[in-house]
Amino acid sequence: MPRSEIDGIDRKLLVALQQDARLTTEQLGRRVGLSASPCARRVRLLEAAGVIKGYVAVVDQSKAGLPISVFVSIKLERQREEELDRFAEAVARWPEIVDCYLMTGQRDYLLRIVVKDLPAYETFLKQKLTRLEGVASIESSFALGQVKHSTVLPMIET
Amino acid sequence: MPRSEIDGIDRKLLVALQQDARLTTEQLGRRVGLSASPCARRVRLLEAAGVIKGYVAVVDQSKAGLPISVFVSIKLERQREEELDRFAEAVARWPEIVDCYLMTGQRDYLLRIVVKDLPAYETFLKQKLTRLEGVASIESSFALGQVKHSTVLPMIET
DNA sequence: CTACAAGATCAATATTAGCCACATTCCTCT
DNA sequence: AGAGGAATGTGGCTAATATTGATCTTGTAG
Repeated sequence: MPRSEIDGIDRKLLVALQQDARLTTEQLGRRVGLSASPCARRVRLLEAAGVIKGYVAVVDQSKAGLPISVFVSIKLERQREEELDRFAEAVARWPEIVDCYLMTGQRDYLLRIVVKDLPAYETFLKQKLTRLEGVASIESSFALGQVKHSTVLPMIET
Repeated sequence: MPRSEIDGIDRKLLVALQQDARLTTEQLGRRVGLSASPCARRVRLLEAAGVIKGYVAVVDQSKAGLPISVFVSIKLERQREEELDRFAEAVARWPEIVDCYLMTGQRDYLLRIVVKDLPAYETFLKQKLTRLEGVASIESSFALGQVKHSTVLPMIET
């Protein structure tokens, strides 16, 4: 039967491509111990299966003039369907919100906001976040620096 | 003199490449209103300046078998040089730590850990994090789901 | 032993990047 | 207004690479 789960070679492929998506199929093959053509086939299968969602450029936050990351945890007044949907819609719409997680515990959401400076954050807060209905509380924590920002998921072999 | 700062076209380029790095220079040019050759030149300049740090594949966390994100905030006993260095070294070494920020406020670091399930997180905690010297306290918050995970920085035109 | 899945190898084709040269446009400074 | 410089537009050429398809080999499970 045709293989369908992710094996060790696939994991190596994913690690390599998460580090550098510009490798040629030949270089890729060498890294994972395959020749170019089966290697290309596996990559295409991973793309088709949606394991690889796409290929993107990684931009330096500071050099792009956006050095500030702010973490914001948010509590909603109610967790009704309508509330959650409206919140999710706003999150998707606002580009300053780079990451958003639904959390366990006292706080409902954890966001990471990227801005060029603190005044920009203040504007974002005042004009967008605080105007959202259904938000009970907002708590901001500022990042002084990025110690690590990995593009590679921990694909441990088992 | 040769241009050196990022202008509106560069911003458009960066946005496009952060969405899809596989666009040909021609398609890219069409998006930003340039023909292929100056477009390619600008991209090369952005790469050389380090604004574009690289190109990577984006992998679906769940489909790759790593559905769990845990946020961990950490407080060190002291913030001496030596302590910070050791911590940074460990963070860089452990692939489960995907993101790490140095924070203001009561907590020193905020980490995002990616694992395949809760037992794996427990193992990570017991065998790695809690064994690090100089760590005063660890506080874990679990993510129930990813609402947004953007690869595009908010390049607002000004 | 057979069947099948996956890999290796090879060939043919087409797309694309990377260069380079040259003309043109746009902007700024004097 | 005029000069100079920076950046773009166009075209042409070459080399690298992806893509596809065919054929053969290998390892393995039934």
